[in-house]
Amino acid sequence: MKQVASHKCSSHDHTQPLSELLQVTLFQGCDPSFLQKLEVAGITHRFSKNHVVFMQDDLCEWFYVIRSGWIKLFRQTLDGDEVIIDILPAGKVFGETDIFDNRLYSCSAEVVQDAEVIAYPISMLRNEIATNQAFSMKMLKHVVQGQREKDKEIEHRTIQNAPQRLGCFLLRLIPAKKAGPIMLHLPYDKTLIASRIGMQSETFSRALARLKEDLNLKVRGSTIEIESMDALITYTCSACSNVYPCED
Amino acid sequence: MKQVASHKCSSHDHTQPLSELLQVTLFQGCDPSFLQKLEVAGITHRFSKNHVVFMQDDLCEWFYVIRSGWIKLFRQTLDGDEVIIDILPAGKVFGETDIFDNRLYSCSAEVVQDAEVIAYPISMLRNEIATNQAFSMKMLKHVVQGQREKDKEIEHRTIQNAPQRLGCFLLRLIPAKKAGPIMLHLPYDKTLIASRIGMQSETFSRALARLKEDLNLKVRGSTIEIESMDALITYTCSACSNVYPCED
DNA sequence: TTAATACCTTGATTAAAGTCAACCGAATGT
DNA sequence: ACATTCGGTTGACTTTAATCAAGGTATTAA
Repeated sequence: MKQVASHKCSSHDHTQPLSELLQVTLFQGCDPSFLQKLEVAGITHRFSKNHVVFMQDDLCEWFYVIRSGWIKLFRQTLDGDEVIIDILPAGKVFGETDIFDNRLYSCSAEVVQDAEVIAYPISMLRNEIATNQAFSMKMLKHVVQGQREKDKEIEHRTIQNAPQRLGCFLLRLIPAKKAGPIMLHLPYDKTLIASRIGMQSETFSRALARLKEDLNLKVRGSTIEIESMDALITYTCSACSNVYPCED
Repeated sequence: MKQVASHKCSSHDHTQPLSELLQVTLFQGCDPSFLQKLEVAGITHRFSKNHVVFMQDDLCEWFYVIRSGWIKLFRQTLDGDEVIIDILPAGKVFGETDIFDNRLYSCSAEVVQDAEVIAYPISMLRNEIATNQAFSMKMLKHVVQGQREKDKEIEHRTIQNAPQRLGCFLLRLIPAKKAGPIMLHLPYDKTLIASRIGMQSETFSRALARLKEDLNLKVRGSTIEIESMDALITYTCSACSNVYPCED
């Protein structure tokens, strides 16, 4: 059994967020007056780690854009375990797809790395979808895109083994293909990465050790140096139906 | 390595399909003139097992409604294995979400049980989405629904073991909760069911044997008798975040 | 009818990941 | 400074499912 702790949250202010909305693909090229309205209504929150933004089955009144930090979306099983739906970085939206059904959030959202998020009224999103043809289309595309990601996720979990899934995770931390050695920093706890990619933390530990061995990875705490990206790509992506870089 | 065989297909005629469209949730309550137009343009195909309806990366010109039979959606990995995206029964649509990007199908579709499918021009769907606010909303809801299914799928694969996944599959073959013993028929090959629920066929076989043992299931070929649905529900759904019946 | 094939099952073995337990080190609190 | 907690690692062991191999059964083809 695990309890969901509602943690300290800090100042929520009305300082205008310099159109963080434009960081989000969904809102790029939108009707300026719509964005304007959203921005005015947007409320910035600073939440520290472990804060619960909303709970599954709460009434969905806001959707959120992540300005910084990381947000975990998850569901709880009957016996109190949790299943991770996704862990989202800055620039992603969440809570935006719960506009149907009973307008209840379909999962819970929790801060896993101190975050700044902007809350916008979901009613405005719903309204824009219902009245603006072009935006409705954008939203549809956005959701379809999300579907594809889920398909990919299912594939990864069925055909990749633990070290490959970890390698794949690392690759997705790197924005573009680079030549030569790369330094990167794990964005949140290893334990959490483990469950994000569907394995126990012990297995994660051993998978990382395996990559160290096989690919000459250097690890110091949460800092990782990748000697050859090509080697890593070959190692992880060979059995997959997607070609690197698999997120477009 | 596995080859995708393009098999015999039979007569495609223009006999009107008695609005099979209304069998599909997406089209229920739609503008009658839109449905009318679709129906006129719809082409019924009868395909036998193994026929490939379309291939991943083909230009997406049609979407399909399944009148009878079963259709497998899958992607191929670089080394020729296949990953199953979904296996769809009568009453489901497929190919309807590939209206974006390069308008290419994101996966291949193959008949796994002799099927009758109706093909409709995707352009008409795209057009309706682009011009009919209400339908666009329906489509969005449809896709969001699909997302939720994927989330469920990921959850099942991570928290359920082989016998539980099989039990869950069986439960989903039964439309509603019934009291007393139930007879059901596996809709397609066991080997295929195995890969649909993410396991090898040997594991499937043993999982079924396990259910026979633990739940007093009776199996004769592809006919299965479930003694107690409640027992099966308890067996499979206890670790899950969804409550039975999990598809709404 | 017999042969061939596809599909399924079973047993033996191996590989992979989960579990349990001990321990380490860094950060935190008293 | 100390104890405590948390996150992470490692080792030993167990469980689960994959793999390999042999048969079995039923359908189809010759």
